[in-house]
Amino acid sequence: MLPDPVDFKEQMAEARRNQILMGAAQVFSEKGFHKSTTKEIAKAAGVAEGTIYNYFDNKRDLLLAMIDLIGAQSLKRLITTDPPDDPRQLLTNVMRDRFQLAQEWGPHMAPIFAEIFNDEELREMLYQQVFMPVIGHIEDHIQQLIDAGRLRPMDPVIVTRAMLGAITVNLALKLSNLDPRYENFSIESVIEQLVSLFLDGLLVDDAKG
Amino acid sequence: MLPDPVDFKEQMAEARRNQILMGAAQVFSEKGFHKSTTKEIAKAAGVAEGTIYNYFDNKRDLLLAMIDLIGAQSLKRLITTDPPDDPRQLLTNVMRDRFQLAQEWGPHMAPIFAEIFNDEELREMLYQQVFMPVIGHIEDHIQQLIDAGRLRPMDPVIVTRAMLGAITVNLALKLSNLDPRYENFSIESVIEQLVSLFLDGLLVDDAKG
Amino acid sequence: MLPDPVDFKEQMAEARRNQILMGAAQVFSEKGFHKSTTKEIAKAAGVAEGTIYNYFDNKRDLLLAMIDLIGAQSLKRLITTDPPDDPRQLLTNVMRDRFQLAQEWGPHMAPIFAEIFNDEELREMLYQQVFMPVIGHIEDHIQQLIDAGRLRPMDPVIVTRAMLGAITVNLALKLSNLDPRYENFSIESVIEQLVSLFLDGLLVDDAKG
Amino acid sequence: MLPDPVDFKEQMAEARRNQILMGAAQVFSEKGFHKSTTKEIAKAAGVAEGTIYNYFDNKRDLLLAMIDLIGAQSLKRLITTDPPDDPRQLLTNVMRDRFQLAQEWGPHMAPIFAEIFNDEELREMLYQQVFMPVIGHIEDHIQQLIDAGRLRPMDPVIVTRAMLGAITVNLALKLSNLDPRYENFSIESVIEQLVSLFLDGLLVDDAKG
DNA sequence: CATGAATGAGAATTCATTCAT
DNA sequence: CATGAATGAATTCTCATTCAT
Repeated sequence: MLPDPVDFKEQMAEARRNQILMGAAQVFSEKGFHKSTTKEIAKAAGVAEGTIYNYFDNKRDLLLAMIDLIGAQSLKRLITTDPPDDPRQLLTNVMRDRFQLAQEWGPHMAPIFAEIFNDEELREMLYQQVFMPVIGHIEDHIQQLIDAGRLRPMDPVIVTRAMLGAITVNLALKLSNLDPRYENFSIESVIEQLVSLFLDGLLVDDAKG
Repeated sequence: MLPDPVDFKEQMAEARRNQILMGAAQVFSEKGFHKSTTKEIAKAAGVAEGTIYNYFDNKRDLLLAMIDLIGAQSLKRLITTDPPDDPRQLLTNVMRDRFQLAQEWGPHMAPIFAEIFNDEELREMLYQQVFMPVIGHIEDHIQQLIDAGRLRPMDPVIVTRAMLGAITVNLALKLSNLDPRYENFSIESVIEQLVSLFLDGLLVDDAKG
Repeated sequence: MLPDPVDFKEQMAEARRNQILMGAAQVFSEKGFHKSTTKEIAKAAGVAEGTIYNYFDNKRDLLLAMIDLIGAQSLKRLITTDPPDDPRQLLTNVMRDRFQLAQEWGPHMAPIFAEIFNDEELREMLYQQVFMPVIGHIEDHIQQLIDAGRLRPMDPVIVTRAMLGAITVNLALKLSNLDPRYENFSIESVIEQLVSLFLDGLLVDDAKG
Repeated sequence: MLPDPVDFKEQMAEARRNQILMGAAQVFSEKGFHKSTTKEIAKAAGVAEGTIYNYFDNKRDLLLAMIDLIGAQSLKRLITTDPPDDPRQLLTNVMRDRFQLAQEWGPHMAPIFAEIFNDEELREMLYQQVFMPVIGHIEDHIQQLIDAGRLRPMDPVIVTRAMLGAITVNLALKLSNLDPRYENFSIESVIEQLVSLFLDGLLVDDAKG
């Protein structure tokens, strides 16, 4: 059977689109969005400058497309994760996963993060397409554990955002060179501390209840 | 006695510098760093474009100076806060303070935050001059409470960063319109939940120990 | 007898050429020459962009070809018009015809007119291939009427150009919305006035001779 | 007395604006609007490219400003012309004046004429700011002569547009090389013929009335 | 020091044209 | 011949920075 020429074309187009997107991701993560020129992106992607515009409306569109891509990636990964029964295990898994995701995608996320402060639409997109899908799952798991009486009745929305923030900041400091003290911590020990912090709290036991 | 002409001059210069900085802060917070033009900044500050360059090397320098300014401000505020003995009170105070600081300075911080993803020097400056002074205090307080046996022995570095992240993300969502569910939470209730989360942990009491 | 394959091919080519030309004419008249893209022309003509270049050297060539086409059309129309004996009838006919031609072809001529100010070759082509054939006939008729003693001995070249200009400007104003006073004039009344103007002149009768 | 620095600045600005406008006029008339680049205009005006944009919003704005300029010029000229009593003298004067104006300004008008086919706003501007002021005067004179019984009662609107068209086409052909027969006519003879045509009409005298 | 006009490097985007399939 | 993706030269416009007054 002959290959379907339409399918072939579509696949070529998809491939070319990704090729450009990868070039953009690379240049963006190296120099940030504003300092990246379309000329550089084209070069990094191995296409002519004009070709970019056969697949994307404008430079900003590349950023939006990157969000879609990252959203799809992080969602795909999360769906396969099945929730363990033990809260400690759940949190540990989640944090490990976030750390890994961040290590892989962090460089690509940085230029996006930078722009969310300037671009409302981007901000909403990122929240809806990347954050919510990822965090929604965890929200659900936590709610289930609360319903099962294994966790205290707290608002999962606030709790998950707190966890996200806690992980992100610690992670950023661990992966950057901003604070030399982080060199003493292994990723695993940071995770362990965070899990303990969120599950057991700071208070000594006999101060509770 | 006649006023010292040197001092006078210096004070004038200082005033002019601040005048420009305020103009820049205003325009930056309205339009972000990249979309702000020096012409707009000059207009907002009530000076000519060229005058900016008598006090600052370049546009980016304005951002660096803003960090100094904000660092000084938030430090000044923190120093006057004396640490309560009760951990719950301490955390509540800290969070209330952070929330207030964020509401006041958030708009001025946004354009800076945006740039830290692209600018290593800025990143370090922000961390050293704004984050560290502010967070260092809390670190100390927590360490003291741990030493006093009132808090469990955890690493204050990780804990404070976790708290900072938790507050920041919840705050950002509370102050933005990204997640409609935050409309149901008052700021006080968010603070209360976060304090409880960090002190008591998520686990039900009989699961601990 | 089998159809001649060469003729068939030629006819196909001719048809395709016209198809493209019609697409170009449509897009040009809607958006003008410079704002029309070859992509749009291709779409309007129902062919691929590349196909245009199998029949025309470049975009400008489409404009030249349109002149040929319009020249042929307006010539074809004129030839069938036989000259009446009465000067008043002749002029009325000519003007009616010009008005009709303009209404029909005006939109297609506009983008060409625009370019004649920039493009010498186009200018000459238009004059030779469209104006001269059309106006030459009228020149001849007027010369005949002069020779017959029915019109005063004037230079038909100047007279016909004067008439052409007079008609064109009045027509353009009648068909556009530039001058609201033209709404009061019917096309027929404009023609009538122009005919009277050119035949009888402005002077009152007893001032003549 | 010291020169007023405000006035001085304003005059400098005015001069610079004109300098740029002259550069634009020159380049536009040589290459047409679309083929003229801002780089060339800047060079012709003896300024940097960016300087153009300190005085004009965009390239098209240069064209609009040229219309203002030409409008002012041709109006200034017309106002000083006082209407002679004799119709023949009036028309002759008007035509001579138009011919001269065209010879002087024609090259600068060509790129504008070209654009009126693409640009509605330009079209209206040209009609209101250049045509109407100039032609309105002639309209008035003709109306006065009609009221005085020296010209036949015809609509001055149609008549003046007819005259304008007649002059323009003949002039364009006289000044260009499109029709070699125009080399035989002197400008004066063309004017004479046109005046006679419009005043006396084409008909032989005994065919009138 | 203040001014703001002048500068010109630089950047995003468009589009006529080519050419491999 | 038809196609349309790829090309990259060309263009308008912006804006941080300089410097003569």
